[in-house]
Amino acid sequence: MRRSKEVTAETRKTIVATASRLFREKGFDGIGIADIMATAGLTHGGFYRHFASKEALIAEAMTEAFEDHTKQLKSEDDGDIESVRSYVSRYLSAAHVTKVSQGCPIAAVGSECQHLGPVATGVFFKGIESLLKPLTNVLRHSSKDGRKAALRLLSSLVGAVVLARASNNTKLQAEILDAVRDIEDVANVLRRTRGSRAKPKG
Amino acid sequence: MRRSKEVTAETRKTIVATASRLFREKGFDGIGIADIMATAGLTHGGFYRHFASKEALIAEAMTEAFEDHTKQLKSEDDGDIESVRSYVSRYLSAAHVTKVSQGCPIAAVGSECQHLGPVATGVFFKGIESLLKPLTNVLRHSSKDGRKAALRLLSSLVGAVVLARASNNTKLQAEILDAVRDIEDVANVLRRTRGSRAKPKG
DNA sequence: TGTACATCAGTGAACGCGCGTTCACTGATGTAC
DNA sequence: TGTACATCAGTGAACGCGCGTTCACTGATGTAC
Repeated sequence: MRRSKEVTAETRKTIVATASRLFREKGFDGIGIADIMATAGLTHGGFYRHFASKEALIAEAMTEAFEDHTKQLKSEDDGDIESVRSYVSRYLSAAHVTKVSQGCPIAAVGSECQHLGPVATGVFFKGIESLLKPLTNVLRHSSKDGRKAALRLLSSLVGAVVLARASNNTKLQAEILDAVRDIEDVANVLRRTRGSRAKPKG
Repeated sequence: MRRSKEVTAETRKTIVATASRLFREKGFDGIGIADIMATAGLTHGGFYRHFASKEALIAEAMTEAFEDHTKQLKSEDDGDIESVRSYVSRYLSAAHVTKVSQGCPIAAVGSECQHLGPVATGVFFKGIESLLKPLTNVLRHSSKDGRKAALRLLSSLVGAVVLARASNNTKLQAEILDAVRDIEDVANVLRRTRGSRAKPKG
């Protein structure tokens, strides 16, 4: 039967949050509407009261995934290198490699998003920029080109986790994470302690 | 009707080669047996004379993809840094970002291979090690830990291309490739010219 | 404020298509003698 | 070497299941008066 506006809005949020996790964990083709709705405690028939299509849900779910993920970077006070340090440290953790459903959306479904339509693709572009922005803000203190440093850092992080997950071997996973912590841009960030400012480069 | 052993073997190779390209381009769930067979100039019914299942084809196709890709690294004389330099240069090219079907299998389907069975997953582990081996061989001349340097390099490369493809924006793609060429490990390789030896690190 | 009616969130059955897989069939290949 | 028969690569139809999507229905919510 009909639900109040508040309940309806809550239901919608639940669907998006559930999809956000399941899409990352199983891939866009690896999970169906019925399963997502069931996990959210609903039946599949009601899905189209909330979303126009599966692709529309993908776009919203990935938007939320990026928001949640970027939040990890902004929650601490802005421009503080400590927020980046703890972000990088968590990104390169064994837990992040294991818990795909709560991790970085790029590492989780990055290679699948090429097969999506233009709306969902745009979400990834915006999501990447939203990650780069706070990274750039912080790294501009320690690098002459903060944006470039942010791009370098993000590439190393994404590559490490994609490789670690693809390798599917605990020993190699640990080796990869370990090695990437030594990349100059990464190490530069990880070396900083709370409240410290990076020295200008060069 | 029945075909000669030679023709049969040739057909099988064609199927694997076609699948190797199409899986990278469209993803494992984005292309079907019938489409692969049709692209190979066959009808789908004959597929199971060659392979036990789609997953079996995935395993073989990815094995071939890794072999082809690794070949780029070994073709020049072994242990020569120039082979690594040209490999890295091509890896970080706009062409590689565009031509997914002929590119690195990790960057192409890396985030999808988590959803495969153990056989296909093993192919990725072996494939990664097969890439690391020649990289390590070369980098051990310029780094105190060649394997670690190889892991760092590969992570940066994979991350750059995954990010560039996910961004789906020509300008950002170029920015990413540009930035990653500046990562110390990458730049170290790219700086070398033909026949030169890297100086030991530290 | 109360009443009558329209709206619509959620249910569960059903539709239709695509895809992995199977099968009967064909006729050339391969083999046993 | 030649002949008879078994094998099997490839074809095209068909099966069956899953999944995205639609729909009739229910009954509480929201709204018009």
